[in-house]
Amino acid sequence: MSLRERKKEKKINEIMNSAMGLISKKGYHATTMDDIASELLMTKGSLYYYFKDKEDLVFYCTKQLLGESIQQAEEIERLDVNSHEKLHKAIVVHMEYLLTERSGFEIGSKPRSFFSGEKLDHVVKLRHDYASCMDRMIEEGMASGEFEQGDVKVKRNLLLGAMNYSISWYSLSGPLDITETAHKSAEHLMKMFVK
Amino acid sequence: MSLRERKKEKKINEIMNSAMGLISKKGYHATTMDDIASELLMTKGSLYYYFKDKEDLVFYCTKQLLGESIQQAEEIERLDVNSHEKLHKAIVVHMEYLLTERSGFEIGSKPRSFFSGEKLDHVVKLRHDYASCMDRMIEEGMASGEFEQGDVKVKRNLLLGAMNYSISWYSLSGPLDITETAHKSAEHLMKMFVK
Amino acid sequence: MSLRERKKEKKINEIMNSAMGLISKKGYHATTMDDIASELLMTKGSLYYYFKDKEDLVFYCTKQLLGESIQQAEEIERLDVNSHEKLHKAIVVHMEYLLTERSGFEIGSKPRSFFSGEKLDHVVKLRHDYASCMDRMIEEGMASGEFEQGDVKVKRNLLLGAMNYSISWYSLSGPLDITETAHKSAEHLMKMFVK
Amino acid sequence: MSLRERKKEKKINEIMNSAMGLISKKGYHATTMDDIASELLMTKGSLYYYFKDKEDLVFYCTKQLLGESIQQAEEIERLDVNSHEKLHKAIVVHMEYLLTERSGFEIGSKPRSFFSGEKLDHVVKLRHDYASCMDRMIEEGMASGEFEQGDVKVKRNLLLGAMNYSISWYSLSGPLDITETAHKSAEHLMKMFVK
DNA sequence: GATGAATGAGGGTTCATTCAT
DNA sequence: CATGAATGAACCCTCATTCAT
Repeated sequence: MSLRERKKEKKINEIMNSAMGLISKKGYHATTMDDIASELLMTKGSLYYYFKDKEDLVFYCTKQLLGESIQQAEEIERLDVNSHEKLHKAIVVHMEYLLTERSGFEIGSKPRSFFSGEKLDHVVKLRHDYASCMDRMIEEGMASGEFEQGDVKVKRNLLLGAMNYSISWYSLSGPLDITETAHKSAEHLMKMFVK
Repeated sequence: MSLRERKKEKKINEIMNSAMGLISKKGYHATTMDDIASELLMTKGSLYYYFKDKEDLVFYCTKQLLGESIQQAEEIERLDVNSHEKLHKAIVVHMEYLLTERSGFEIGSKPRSFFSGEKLDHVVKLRHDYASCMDRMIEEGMASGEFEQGDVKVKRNLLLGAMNYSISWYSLSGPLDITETAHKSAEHLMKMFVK
Repeated sequence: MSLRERKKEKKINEIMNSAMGLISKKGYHATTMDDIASELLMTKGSLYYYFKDKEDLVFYCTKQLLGESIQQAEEIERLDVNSHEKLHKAIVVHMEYLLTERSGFEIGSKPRSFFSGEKLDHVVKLRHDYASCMDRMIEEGMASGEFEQGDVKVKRNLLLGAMNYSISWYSLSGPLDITETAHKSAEHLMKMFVK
Repeated sequence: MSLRERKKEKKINEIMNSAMGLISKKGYHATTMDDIASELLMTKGSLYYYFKDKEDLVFYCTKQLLGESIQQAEEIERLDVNSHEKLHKAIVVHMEYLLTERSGFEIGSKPRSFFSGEKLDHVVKLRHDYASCMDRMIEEGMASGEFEQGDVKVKRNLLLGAMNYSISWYSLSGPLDITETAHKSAEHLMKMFVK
């Protein structure tokens, strides 16, 4: 990759980080292209050199976010440990990622409000992939007898909800740091699964 | 109450229901006053006869939602049953209410983005009241030895997140009806608390 | 006139007074039909029983205001005193009327912004009548040798401007009452005319 | 200053001139942002690139208007001539400025209806500064014996009213041009002051 | 590549006006 | 007659988007 391309790539990442931060803090509609640009000392217009439009920018953010989450989850899935440890680790990693990046946003949970056409399909697929990976871990645990039987989808959704909401209540100024919060939460949540 | 007043009251409720439904589906900013009005075959302007502005309308929605939730929870708190049954019932009722009204929305969880001044204070207080009621039930269970010890706030927040997210994934066309979903979820979630 | 008609007449006058007071205080556009009505403990809708529309209401206010001013001025014109006394008295009466009723408003000076068609013609005519009466008093003084010669129209306009502006600066809480203000002003202004 | 900046400055001035012209003709509320923009063949939205909102635009208009008036008046105050000549010149300059710019408007006289907070304070201060300068000239004349004694504030207000009203009656198609009108008026008005 | 400037669609809000009851 | 309710046009303002320089 040429120097120029690397510079562009870097810029793109900066923009996406700015966007994700702002959107997760203020919400999609309350975040303007101006907000995103001025955080980077750019002008609104420049963003359009890197992204076709706002939907595009947000799509790539969502894609990256979900993509990394999936990758992390799948790596964990492949670990040679029991289901309990896998799911526990998946929860910890998910929450640490969420709280560190401060970037789990509404977009993921209501894709139909933000995307259409191919982009919507893509996001839906990624969400599905992530959910499937979670489901497989849960099913594995049930099959091996580690976890109690039960409706996998319901359990997985309760789990996702519990984890994702943390971005709304976790406070840097609170008594727990991110790692502690993630681990405490994981321990509590795992009790939903074990026998 | 006169006929006129009852009609007005009814209209107000219709507007609030329309608003809550749309906002919980599309989000606050994506829901326009036009959307809300046209769902009721009214014109935008008419809404302003009943509510001072959009913030006002949403405030009363939030207030009613949280108010009723608190009332339900406090009634449950006063029941003469053990902590397990109380919390279980609270979860079921919360989820049934949420899924029936289709009205648990972002507003409750990020009041600072939507309200200011007295309205903000009021909503924050209501949220606090609801959380406190939950906390008391959890603490009671811990004190009586029914529940495992643990960080009450973290547990309560995980619980709230898990419950509230249901509005995003529950589907009327799915295999479970609302009551079943609520009960299943309650059983799963209660495992976080019991020894 | 029947009782009913007298009642109606009275109501009409109340409405006009309310309208004039508010408009002179807040301006035409900033005064809403609601403002006018609620000052009289009526509802907006009722006003339309008495006046076709806002323009109509304001037209009758203007007409009455200018009509009374003209009548007063013409009575003074007919007095059997010298021109100095006449003009002096005209100024005093004009200002007292203005400051008492608090009702000299923008409408009079920019009729073209508020009226059209016959109403505009009528108001323009009334304004002209009032100006003419002033002009005649001034001309009479010039003819009799009491007043210095000079451009009558310019003098009359300066005079009107000076008088009408008083509504902006006169304060009930100031050191002078209305009568004193009117007399002081008249004395100062008369110096523009005398030799 | 770069070309860009000069162009922007120019545009800002064009907008302010358009605004002042329309507002002095039709009044603040009757002048829409659309009116102002379309006179300059721009779209409404563009105005907001230059001014935060309507209040802001009008504030800067008022500020410039009053600011220049004060500067002119203070320069005249510093001239080494007698009070009569000073006040006479001040009147001429004020009226010429007013009639040339077509921009003396209601705003100045009822700032409380249009501004709030710091903007209001600023406008009130400017009005006070201008009035004070006038007052000093009048007092100087009284002290030197050129002018008759009398209530300075009342005289100044009558003077301001007479001058400012000219924008309502002066007509380019009339027999007098602006300079003639200003001079004639000044001569008439000065008679209020001299012994 | 970046920026300043312009645009236009659309959202929230106000208000004169109408009308059934 | 009066009122509550509804309407719709018009206004202020925002913001994603475009484009010449």
